[in-house]
Amino acid sequence: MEENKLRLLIAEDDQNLGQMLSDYLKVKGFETRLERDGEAAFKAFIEESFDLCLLDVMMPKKDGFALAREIRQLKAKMPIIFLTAKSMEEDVKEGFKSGADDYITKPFSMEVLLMRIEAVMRRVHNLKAELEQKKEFKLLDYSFYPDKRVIEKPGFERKLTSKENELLRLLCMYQGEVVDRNDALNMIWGEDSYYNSRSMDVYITKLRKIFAEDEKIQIINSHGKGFKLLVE
Amino acid sequence: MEENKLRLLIAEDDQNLGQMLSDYLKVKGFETRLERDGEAAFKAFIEESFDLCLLDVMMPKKDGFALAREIRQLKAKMPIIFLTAKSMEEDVKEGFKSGADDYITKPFSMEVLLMRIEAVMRRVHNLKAELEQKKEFKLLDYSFYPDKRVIEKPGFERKLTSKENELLRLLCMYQGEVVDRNDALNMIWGEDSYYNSRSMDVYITKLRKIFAEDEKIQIINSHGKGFKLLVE
DNA sequence: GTTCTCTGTTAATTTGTGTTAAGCCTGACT
DNA sequence: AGTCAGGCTTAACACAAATTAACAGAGAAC
Repeated sequence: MEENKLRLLIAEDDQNLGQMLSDYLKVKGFETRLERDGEAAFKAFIEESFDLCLLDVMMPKKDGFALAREIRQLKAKMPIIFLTAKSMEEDVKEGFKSGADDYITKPFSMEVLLMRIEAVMRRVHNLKAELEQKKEFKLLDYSFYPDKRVIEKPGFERKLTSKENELLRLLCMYQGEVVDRNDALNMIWGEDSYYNSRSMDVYITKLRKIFAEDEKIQIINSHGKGFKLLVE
Repeated sequence: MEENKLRLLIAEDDQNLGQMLSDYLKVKGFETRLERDGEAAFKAFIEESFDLCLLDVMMPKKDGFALAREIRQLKAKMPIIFLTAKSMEEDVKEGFKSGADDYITKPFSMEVLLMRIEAVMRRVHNLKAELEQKKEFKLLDYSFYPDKRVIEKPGFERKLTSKENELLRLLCMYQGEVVDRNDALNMIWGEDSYYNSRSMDVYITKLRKIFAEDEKIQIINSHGKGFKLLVE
């Protein structure tokens, strides 16, 4: 947990390949956890926290696609790369539907894999950076300008207090996915305590009131996890 | 806090390297605070005030880039140097996008690091010095001449009192970012007390009146933090 | 179901700002 | 010295933002 390394979850049922992958990636400076089937991998995912998943498509108990969907349910933007033995078109399509960031067909060279991993991590970084710099978020007919701390739509304008502003910005950045309560607290309030948490709830209520007219814009609670901004 | 020493925030998860860095830099006359992961470092950043940050790129919980972005959100010009294990081109690019002032690839010698730190601090000083010497600030059609203590635009001229002048100069120097209340008080009033603070509020009101016609020029309060001059 | 924890909401409280006007210096002028 | 004006501070009051309290419900866990 406190190493210098990115943590990879590897789900691969071929013992040889799996071990090889794991060893190679360890040498290359990653921390790895290797599981031999979909269920074990999912369990591992819940237990630990990972930065990227390498999932074999064909696995016992739970195939890579199903696993990916379950993982994405928990963490919508978790970077995932599929390893697929068949180089079939259909697999690839299905893979991207389950939310692959990339896929790689066996056999592959370790160097290629490494490059893909790095590319995915880079892409994730860039996405985040872009969102944070965004000057305007559009939510249906609303336009939200985080820098100006204003949200408006035709015939309506509302200035936001700084907490309202930061919270809405965060929700917009991760529109459609759950923003973790603790993450939000740490980012906006600087720490995560009981009282902060209640304070945040109060601000959620305030934001909800802003969008009260529009049934299509909702801030949904995910019990025990956080909140998600849902549009449409 | 009371020394004339520069305060460094070091975020490095490798305990050995981190301690070594911290010790070395202390000997060299810096005040340091060492944190082992991105979240802890961010918390430290909120708690204390630093002159420069040394951030490892690969860290648990929050990587250096993400941390840098969050730090820059709070203090847009905070000097940041990345420590990166991989000497990858892409990382460097990404780093500069997150707003690196410099980066340094491991392994590095302490002497090199020291030189980089000094270079960055010099650069920052120069920037600041330049801003402080600036003879004219342009705010849309207004021209503000701090030395003459005058602000004017076609068909309008207003002399400024020295407090008005210094406060506006400060806001202009950090246009678009929040100028910390305490910093402003210390710089202009020489100390930071309750009454000074109220006095400053009075001057903020005066400045706002000057720009009252122009909706595009605003002095925005950031609750509990300070004020920011926003143009456009 | 019962219990416990987590959330939604409103209201009360505390803390921070905005603004006006009155007071107090200080230096300029007589 | 007297007084005047400008610049700054202090007081006072109104209002806003953020936190905390209080209570009602929801959801999960047992």
